[in-house]
Amino acid sequence: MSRVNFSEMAKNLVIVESPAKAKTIEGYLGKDFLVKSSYGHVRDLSEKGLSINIDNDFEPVYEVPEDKKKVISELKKLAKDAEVVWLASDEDREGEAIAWHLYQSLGLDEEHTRRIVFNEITKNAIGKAIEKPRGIDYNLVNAQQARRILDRLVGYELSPVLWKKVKPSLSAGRVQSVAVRLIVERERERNNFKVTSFYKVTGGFIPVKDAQKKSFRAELNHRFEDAESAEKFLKGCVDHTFTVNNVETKPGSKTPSAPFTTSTLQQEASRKLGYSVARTMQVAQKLYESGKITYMRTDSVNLSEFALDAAAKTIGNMYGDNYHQRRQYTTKSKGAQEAHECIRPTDMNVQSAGADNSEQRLYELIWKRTVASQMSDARLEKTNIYVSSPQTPYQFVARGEVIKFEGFLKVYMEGTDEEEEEKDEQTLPDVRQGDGLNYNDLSATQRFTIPPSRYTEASLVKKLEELGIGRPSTYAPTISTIQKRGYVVKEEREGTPRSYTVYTLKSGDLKKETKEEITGAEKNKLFPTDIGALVTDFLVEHFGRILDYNFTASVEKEFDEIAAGDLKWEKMIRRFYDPFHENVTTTEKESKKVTGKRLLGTDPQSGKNVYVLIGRYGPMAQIGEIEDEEKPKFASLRKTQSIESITLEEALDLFKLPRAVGMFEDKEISVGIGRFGPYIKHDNKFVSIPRGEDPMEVEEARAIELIHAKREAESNRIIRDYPEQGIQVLRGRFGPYICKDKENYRIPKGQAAESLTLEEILTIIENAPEKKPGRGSARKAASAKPAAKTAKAKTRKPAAGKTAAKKTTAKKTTAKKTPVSKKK
DNA sequence: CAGTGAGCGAGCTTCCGCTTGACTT
Repeated sequence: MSRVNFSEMAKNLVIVESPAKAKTIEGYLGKDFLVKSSYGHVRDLSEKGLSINIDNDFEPVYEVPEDKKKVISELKKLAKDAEVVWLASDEDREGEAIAWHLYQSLGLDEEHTRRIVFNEITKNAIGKAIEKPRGIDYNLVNAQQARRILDRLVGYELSPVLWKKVKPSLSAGRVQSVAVRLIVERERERNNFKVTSFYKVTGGFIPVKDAQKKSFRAELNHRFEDAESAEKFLKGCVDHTFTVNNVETKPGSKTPSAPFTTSTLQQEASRKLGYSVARTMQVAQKLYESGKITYMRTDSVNLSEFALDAAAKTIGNMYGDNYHQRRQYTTKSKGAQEAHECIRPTDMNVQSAGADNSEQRLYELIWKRTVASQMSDARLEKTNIYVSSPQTPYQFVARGEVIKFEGFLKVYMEGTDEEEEEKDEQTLPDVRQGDGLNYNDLSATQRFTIPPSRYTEASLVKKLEELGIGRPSTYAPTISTIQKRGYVVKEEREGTPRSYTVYTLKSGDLKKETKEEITGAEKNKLFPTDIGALVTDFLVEHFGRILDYNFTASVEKEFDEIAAGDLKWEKMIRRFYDPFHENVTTTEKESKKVTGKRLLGTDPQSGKNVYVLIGRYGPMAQIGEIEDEEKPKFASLRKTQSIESITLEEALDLFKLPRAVGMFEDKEISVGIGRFGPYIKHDNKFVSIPRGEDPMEVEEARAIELIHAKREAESNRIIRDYPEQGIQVLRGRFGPYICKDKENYRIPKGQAAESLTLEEILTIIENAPEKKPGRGSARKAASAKPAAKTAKAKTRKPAAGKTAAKKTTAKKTTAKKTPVSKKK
């Protein structure tokens, strides 16, 4: 790639990864430059099959995916007309590979191609980059190919093992399987955690000299293991003489957190705004597209010179120069590739931006975090008062904190994941060593040890980042994948009441109280499913290396060696693949199908064994043996139960449903639990039992009540009824619609459902767009007859809008149907 | 809103990382 004479240049094509970036850069470069986007990767391994030629040094089979064909053909056209094509994708491994794939699939040549990089989008930086073009770094490209091929080998060889040994359609991969493992192991840690209780003693003290002064609270520096010793201690305190033993004052300071990366933004938005990681990314994308913030998928905490200067100005203007402190942060997370800046406002002066409330809230968070990161430390004064009495070896300690200078705290304070212990923000009285104190009250409260918390989406991302697993662009999709596969569920759980004891000593009286609190309530936490646990155990047993938390880190090291030119990628992959593949083969041959079957005990009624296991339709309980002459009885587990922790009693309870509860209109009423929760069955019709009602408690009268309510709702649902034609106009979740022979039809906009005539209805049905086949059948057709695919694409074109809409509908329906039995 | 094993048959499922739309039933 030779230098080019600028004055002779007719036209330049610059290709970056993102269209929003392209727009900005075009503004900086002037009219001789056309800036376009590749929309990320333009070529990938073919989705069908492994697409890696194992015997030919792992030669990859690349293709341009369907949705990128248009991008490529357009870029190709523009490249043809351009004198020079500037490949300006990101400076990291993936970016280099994008440049190379572009070079290949656009059919570029060295003479007319330049590779440039810049990690700051300013006129200056881009100008400099253009002056210093380089060639494609093939070592870096090879490191990416190794990464890509390894992931494909792992994913596409491991997943089929799961299809055979556990369940079809499951998946495994370097990232997702470890994410699931983290959640499974955390749940087990919690299950094995022994909650113990202890007594925490606190006292309210009043200085003797100055009884007007408010009391302050101090905590004893000793916790009692049992009620007896706590009680004994308090009793003893009745005639203690308390004095101030020591007053300690020391200065302290707090430092602001680094500006946002993808991972920290996801965590803070989750803690402070309650956004899921997917929502955070969607909202951030909007802010990025409208030019309000820098790129939102980054692992860098770096701020550009421009941003540092802008922050200095803003802080000076708003709070005064003494609030400003220039800080340059360095990234410490494993595997960071530093292709971008941190996530920050593009204009520091803009305090509020965004098209709607959720954008505004996220923007404000980003603004505050960025500005605070360039502000001075907060200065504090920490005071401890130690209270003692000659009658006890223990001391009470009161802690107070006074802010002497707010610094960055004026703007922003990072949230925490820990359940907040109520922090008493008290101002301590001015006391001296030796001052006498009276106690107002002393109390010993029973507290409990807390097991490690379950992961939220955001705290899982944090953990993955710490382990160097996954990238900013994949955190959100990974979390969605492991939920889609049914390995993990995000759920709320109701807490359970727990009683605790409080002893209080006041005016010489010792009182014992039993109080109640709710414990174990969870919101938006990740729980492993039985399948998740089963698959994890299976993979850990047979493929421990890949499930190891350090696997990614160790292969990353080798990718770095490849990037440095010290290791051949084919050699690295060969070294990994041969033993791995051998392992796959023997596992397929030797291991048995896994069901997680567990013997719980015996059924007292029949004396038969009670098992739990994973069946075709998920976790279930079984009484008796398959081989028995009398077939075993089966019952599905409830959503909140797991084969790992269910007890014999709970399992036996499952067989109490469905139960007969009485008669109504000469037909039997029964109560059961189905796919959609508890129901009442009567005359082959089903009525849901409202949330919170126990199906074991529903009796005949209540059941009849619910049946009436359902009938009432039913009759309101029907707007029109033409039984002869089998046509009904119904009120549904999404508004009125027409139903004929179990097929639903939309009512066109502008027609009122109430006033439709039968004729009008029949026209609507006739003109309804033909239903597109679902995803599964479409693929089948395409693979059987390759011609069918192109034909379909052709017919779709004229009516692009409508047919496209219909297609998604069909897709969704199939997706929902998948878990249901095919027999139906 | 059932069923729940295992066997037969064919074809299907699946990875990670880069990017944005095109869908709102």
